[in-house]
Amino acid sequence: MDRMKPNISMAVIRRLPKYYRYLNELMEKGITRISSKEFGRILGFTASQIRQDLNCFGGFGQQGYGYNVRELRDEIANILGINKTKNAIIVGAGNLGQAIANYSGFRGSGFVLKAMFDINPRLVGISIRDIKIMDIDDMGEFIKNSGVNAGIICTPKEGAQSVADRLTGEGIKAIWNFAPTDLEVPEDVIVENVHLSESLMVLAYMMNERDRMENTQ
Amino acid sequence: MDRMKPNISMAVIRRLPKYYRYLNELMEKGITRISSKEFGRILGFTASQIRQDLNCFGGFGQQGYGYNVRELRDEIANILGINKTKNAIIVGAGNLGQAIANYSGFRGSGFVLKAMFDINPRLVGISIRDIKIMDIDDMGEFIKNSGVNAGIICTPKEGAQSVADRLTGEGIKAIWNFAPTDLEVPEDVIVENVHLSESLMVLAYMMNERDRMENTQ
DNA sequence: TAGATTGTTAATCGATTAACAATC
DNA sequence: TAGATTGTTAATCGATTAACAATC
Repeated sequence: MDRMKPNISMAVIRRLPKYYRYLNELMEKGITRISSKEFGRILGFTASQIRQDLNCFGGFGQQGYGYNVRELRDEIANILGINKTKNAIIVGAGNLGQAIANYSGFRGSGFVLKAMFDINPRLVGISIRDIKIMDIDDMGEFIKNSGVNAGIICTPKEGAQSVADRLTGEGIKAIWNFAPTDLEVPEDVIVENVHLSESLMVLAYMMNERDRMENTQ
Repeated sequence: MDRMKPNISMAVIRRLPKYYRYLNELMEKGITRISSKEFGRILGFTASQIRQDLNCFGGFGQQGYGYNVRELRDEIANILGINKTKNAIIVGAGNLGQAIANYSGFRGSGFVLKAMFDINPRLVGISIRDIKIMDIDDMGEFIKNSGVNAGIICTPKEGAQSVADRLTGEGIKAIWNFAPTDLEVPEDVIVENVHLSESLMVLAYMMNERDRMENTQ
């Protein structure tokens, strides 16, 4: 009987990859131990926040010593599930889909790209990095036979919801969504959005805001 | 003498693009007015939050009526600075850089892509959508002559900091960063990060977490 | 006018920071 | 042992939600 963790907030979870990245950098520099104080200085967080965050998952440190860099790195990798292989497919093999297919960060997160799908007959048959682009009508069968765990939606917004429906209809329970729309999915399906246009608008806001400040003062 | 706005939190600012997107959808459907209650239902927010957010910038509604969709859309566009043209360049013309060059969302946020730069001589000279890829050593002069407002970093992480240094050295004050690293820039420079690997790790965590839940119960 | 809905203040909730006993 | 630093509780801060008078 597992001790039930109280729900961990998304704020904490979204900091974990950053911890992981900096721990890897420390390892590359040959640093083997780190205190929350020093780690906080590097990350721009308070030591308190780091200790609070880590203690959501367990006591990984040692009083008077700090944290062992490699151990903590491995613990976080484990929490994130980075070491578990997850098979993914890309739907939408246009510019963005192809760029994502070339994206080298997959294996670092435990994802393996298995196939790409598109409706455009001109794209079907082409290969990107040994990954064949297939017709979207063959997607259902492929998912059944190949143990796919996640779908990556790189279609325009118009097609995104119907792709999501097809993916979830085939039993896919995790979606990485690049289409600029909010998908409606069954409640047991996880959607992680990358909304580029929203990111760009926030940049526009901040540029605009700085100009306003300068003109006011 | 402008009444000074109290600092508006990033939480509010990051919701504005979503408001904007849904207001556009309402317009496309021919809906001309909306109450905070109904708008909240559509967005999945509370009516209270929407009214609080909007009142950071001004009273755009009318008691007993709600909000005029077009007016509110235009107000938010103005707050975001979407209607002001901003010239951008991409640095790093590999797969991701080329995909971003093909990205159709620029104009929707007021950005115009002016040029791309790379160190790879094989890429220099090629055009992507009428945008020529130039040698990075010509970047400084281009920035001086062409009124560039923002740099988009699409290099591997190793080159990102030195690119950021060159951009800020040339007077660029806004960076859209796709490299998986945290850039160090002067304090008057704005950086908006798109950390794909962090997004993917969060997806991995959530998939992992759901599996853990299922196996526990 | 009566009903609807805002703008805004107050209450609640959650996340961050500070403090400190425990302990390596 | 003495110094350092954790894990954890308490205090603070900020963001969200509720409530309601103002008013269209």
